[in-house]
Amino acid sequence: MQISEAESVVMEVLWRGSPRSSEEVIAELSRDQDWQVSTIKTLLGRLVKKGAVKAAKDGRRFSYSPVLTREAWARSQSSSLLERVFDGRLAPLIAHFTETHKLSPKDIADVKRLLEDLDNGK
Amino acid sequence: MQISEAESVVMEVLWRGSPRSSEEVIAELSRDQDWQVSTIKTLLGRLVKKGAVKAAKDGRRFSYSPVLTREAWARSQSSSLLERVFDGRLAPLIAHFTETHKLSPKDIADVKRLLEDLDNGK
DNA sequence: CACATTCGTTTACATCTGTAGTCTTTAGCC
DNA sequence: GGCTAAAGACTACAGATGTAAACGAATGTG
Repeated sequence: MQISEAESVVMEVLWRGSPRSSEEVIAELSRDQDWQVSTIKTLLGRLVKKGAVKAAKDGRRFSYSPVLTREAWARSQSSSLLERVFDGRLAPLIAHFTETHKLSPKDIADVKRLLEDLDNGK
Repeated sequence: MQISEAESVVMEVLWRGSPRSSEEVIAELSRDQDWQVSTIKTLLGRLVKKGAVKAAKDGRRFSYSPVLTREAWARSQSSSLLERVFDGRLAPLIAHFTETHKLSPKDIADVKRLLEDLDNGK
């Protein structure tokens, strides 16, 4: 499943809550995106055609729900970065992030705990 | 600086070592990519036009070198993932990676050490 | 010097993406 | 029952991308 940047913005709305009518999706997106109604309709249509969203007939209108889960999408996006940029090696990737982005003490503690858990039989 | 997937493959060659003649780039890429010579020429040309690569005249031929560094590129790719997928929050990103991808004991140790260093005066 | 080779430039073309207008159908309103 | 508004479908169009052939200029070669 291959969705574009703009399409993922529409997905975010559906991931936040579904099913949604196109009206609701449009209302929510019009607030922060500077998109015309037809743009959003096109995006929704493309997502349905791609199979990332399903449109269930609800009366005469449609009710849209994500088929692609946010988790699956996050996984594929992450794996893509890992493969393309870090040659599939996790440690360098994490090192890169810890070096170039600020981690709060709490972040550090959180991640440490994660690692502890992984260490002890997970 | 905005480079495409295929373009980044060409960049990898230059990042591995530069300057390189187009001949060398083509030789190296023809081995693992199933690309025609003209495809690689096009990609090189586009990279030069974009300013990601500079072409220095070397006799009558050109000698290509990266302008965009691999580090800068890795940084922008990483930040993009962080923003788009993890809403800019690092801990969830790292948690995601440690959960969905296997970390060897050595990886875990490495990352732990990284975090220790960050903890103590960095 | 004519000619083939080579390198870089131009042109090509289909698909995807961002962005949006137009058309059609249908349901609800007078 | 005819008319309008809205939803979804269809059409549009430029720029990016993947992929590559054609072309032109310079060059080494016989």
